[in-house]
Amino acid sequence: MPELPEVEVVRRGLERWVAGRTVESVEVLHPRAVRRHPGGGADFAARLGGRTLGVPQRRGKYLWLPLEGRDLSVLGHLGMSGQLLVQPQDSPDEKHLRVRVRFDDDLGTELRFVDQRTFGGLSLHENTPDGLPDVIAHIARDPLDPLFDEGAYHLALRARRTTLKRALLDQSLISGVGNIYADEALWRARLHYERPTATLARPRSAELLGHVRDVMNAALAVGGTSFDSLYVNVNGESGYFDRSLDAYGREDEPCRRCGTPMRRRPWMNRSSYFCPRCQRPARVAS
DNA sequence: ACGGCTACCTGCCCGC
DNA sequence: TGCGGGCAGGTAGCCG
Repeated sequence: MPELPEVEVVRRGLERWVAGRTVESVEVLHPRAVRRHPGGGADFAARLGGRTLGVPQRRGKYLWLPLEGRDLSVLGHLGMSGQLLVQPQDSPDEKHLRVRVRFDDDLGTELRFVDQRTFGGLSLHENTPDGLPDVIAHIARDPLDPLFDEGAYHLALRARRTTLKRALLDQSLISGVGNIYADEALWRARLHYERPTATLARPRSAELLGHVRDVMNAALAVGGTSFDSLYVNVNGESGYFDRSLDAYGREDEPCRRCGTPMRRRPWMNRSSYFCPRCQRPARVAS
């Protein structure tokens, strides 16, 4: 399940292996993979052919490759199961190969978008004046972005009439946080997922944000070590998931702080994992 | 306007 | 063994 750290690992891999290369041809093998492209698969392939890819960018869980010399980008989202792979041209097609990009050079590799559940996809979009694909203008800066505005984030939390985890998953407030890192950051901050955002004083929101950054940087440190090979990793199985999670997936296992069995609660068609002792609901305001 | 809910999709895993 | 159902969940879009 790729969240920000996994997407950043992919971005680095793309920078290493495809930036600067010119597209020869594009093959769309599944229409759903380009459903966000306004013109459909044939148009996507036609417009990308012959273009040279610039340095890949990322905001939250979105990444995009600007096309050199034009205000146009290839936008990608991995969804739940998407992978961007740089593979030898002669290696067998993956079972869920959705898009293939061939290059006009003799490096012998091609870019492949592979996606089992087809929640992800690729598309072409005009850039806004600040170089962002127009369709993601509503996505907030992510917590690893140097220009992330912490003061504005705190004020937005105070203004919202919602709960903490919803706010963490709201990509228009802060981007890049998914279910896993939301639970991890809340556990680290000892905050209940249903605590009203408006009750959070500035030091507590700053602390929560610090934990979000810490858990993402820890995952990045682990996942970021494997991209320096031909295989542009990318399915999010960085290894971090198995070893370093304190909350996510740990139902009935002892809390690593206090030993109390962790709980799982159905929440918004998914699950929230938390320690019932460390992460108590806030006292009800009178 | 805004919060909140659900459809979209496939494979795995469990229970019967 | 096979099948059905639950579960995984990011995002857009819709509903109230």
